[in-house]
Amino acid sequence: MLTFERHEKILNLLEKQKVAKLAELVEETGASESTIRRDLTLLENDQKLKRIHGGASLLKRKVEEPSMAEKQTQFTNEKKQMGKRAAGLIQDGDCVYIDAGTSTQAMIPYIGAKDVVIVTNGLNIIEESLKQNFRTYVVGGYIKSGTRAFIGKGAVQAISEYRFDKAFIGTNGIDLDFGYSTPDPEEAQIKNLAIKQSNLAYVLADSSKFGDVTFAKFAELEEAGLITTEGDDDDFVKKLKQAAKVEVVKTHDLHSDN
Amino acid sequence: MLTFERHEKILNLLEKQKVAKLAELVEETGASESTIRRDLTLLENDQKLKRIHGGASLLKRKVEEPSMAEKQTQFTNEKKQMGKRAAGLIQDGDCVYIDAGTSTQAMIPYIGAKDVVIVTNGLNIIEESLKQNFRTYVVGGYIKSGTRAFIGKGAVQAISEYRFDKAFIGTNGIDLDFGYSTPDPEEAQIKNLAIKQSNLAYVLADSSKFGDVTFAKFAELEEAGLITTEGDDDDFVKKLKQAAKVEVVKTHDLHSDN
DNA sequence: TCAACTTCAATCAAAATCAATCATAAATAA
DNA sequence: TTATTTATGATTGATTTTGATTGAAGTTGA
Repeated sequence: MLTFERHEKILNLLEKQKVAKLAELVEETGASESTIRRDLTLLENDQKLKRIHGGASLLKRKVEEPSMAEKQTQFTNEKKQMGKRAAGLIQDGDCVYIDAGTSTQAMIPYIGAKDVVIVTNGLNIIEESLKQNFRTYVVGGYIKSGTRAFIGKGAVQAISEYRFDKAFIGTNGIDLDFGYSTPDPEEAQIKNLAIKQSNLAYVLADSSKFGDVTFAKFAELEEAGLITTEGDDDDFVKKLKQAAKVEVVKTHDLHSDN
Repeated sequence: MLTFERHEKILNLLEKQKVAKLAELVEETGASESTIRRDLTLLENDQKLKRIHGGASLLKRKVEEPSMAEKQTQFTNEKKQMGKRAAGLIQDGDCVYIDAGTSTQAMIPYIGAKDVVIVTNGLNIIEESLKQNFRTYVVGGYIKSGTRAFIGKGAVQAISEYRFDKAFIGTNGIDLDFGYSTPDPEEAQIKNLAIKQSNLAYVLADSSKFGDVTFAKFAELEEAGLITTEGDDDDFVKKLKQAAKVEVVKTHDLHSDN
């Protein structure tokens, strides 16, 4: 059997039953234990599965990343509220990093501070920032077509040469145990680095992200302040505040007009 | 059996079963192993399939009509002609640098080569390149609000770490003595560096730039090929060709329909 | 903790597959 | 016709994949 076919088979089996023991895979494919082990190592490197002692497990890949076009529609009220709150944290002369994404994009029109320098890895952020005539720096790198974010070596290197007063980061998942996570490991690397390079860091997460775990963790809960809305899941927010040293910045005091 | 027939047969089999072992193909076609190997190499070069150890596999085809992007551009006829001519110089697998600007933007819809990697410092180029699903890298840096080009230290550093097969550069002035020039010294620096880092370099200049001298020179005439139109200033083009070792790529042989 | 057991990574030799070469046969040109 | 190019199949040695073996590392249960 061809290597390629065997890999397909392994992934299919995992698709069905979430975890598979090594013996099962040997049985299923007819290949030897050594071969399966090698396959698992390869597939793990390709982010196709996760190895566990005794076999392999499916990556908890949060379905598909919603495409930019879908997200772009228009900002929800929640996003606008978060945006206002986040923008209010920026002071005159601040140098801020703004992560790619719609949540972070929503904050830009509300930035009132003067002489703000904006650094970003998001194509959408650039547009918005230029509209507002901010001094705008962009990290380089490879453009991911889905989220239109700059990722890769170029981006990493660029960010590592900056220091920010504040960083505003988007997220796909926020979980009491697993912290902040996003589906793409390369994006996670960028987010993580931006937080490290920043004096203060804030994650913007609307209530739909509560309790979600996606593939790649980029920060522990206590590494960044959380800007969110109370929403229906106020209970989760309470737990968050108990569980960690998270500074939860709520938006209940803001009006939803704009 | 004819070579062509054999190739058809191979592709048909792959169409049906996604992967095929070498032995299967030998069986199916009656040709020798060597011949099939050669076929596979050829077909892979033609992007018709993907070779894998032990045989070949289908590659998922992504055919998108470039005509759409073509239609809704509002470029002048001259720019379109130059764009076609420039795009035709790009070959499969090339890594090309495309300068910020509308002249260079106009060439992107006409790029027909496969597996092209595009590196750019232009916001407008990014958009166009993503539409065409090219692998797109962007140099970082400060965004100049006027031309929407990335300039400054970040951009310089990023470019200096790349090597290009071909570079396509826009210009504001082209003069027999002063060479190619542009008003912004920082943009000039970028253009100059991109040319130096590239195996082949082409400047795109429509006839309105003939004889113009602007503030910052970025290259001598002979440092890059010139892609232009004959236009009204054909006389100038003749002088250009006499005066320097400029390779003038004209577009008079192209039709202006599309 | 210990010992019994399982799973693991590293290594090696055999098998399969590969690219490169060469000589022959067919097709094409002179 | 003869020369030249092209396609083919066989052969060779190199590379890749594979399965067995080994000792190390991890797991379990008392």
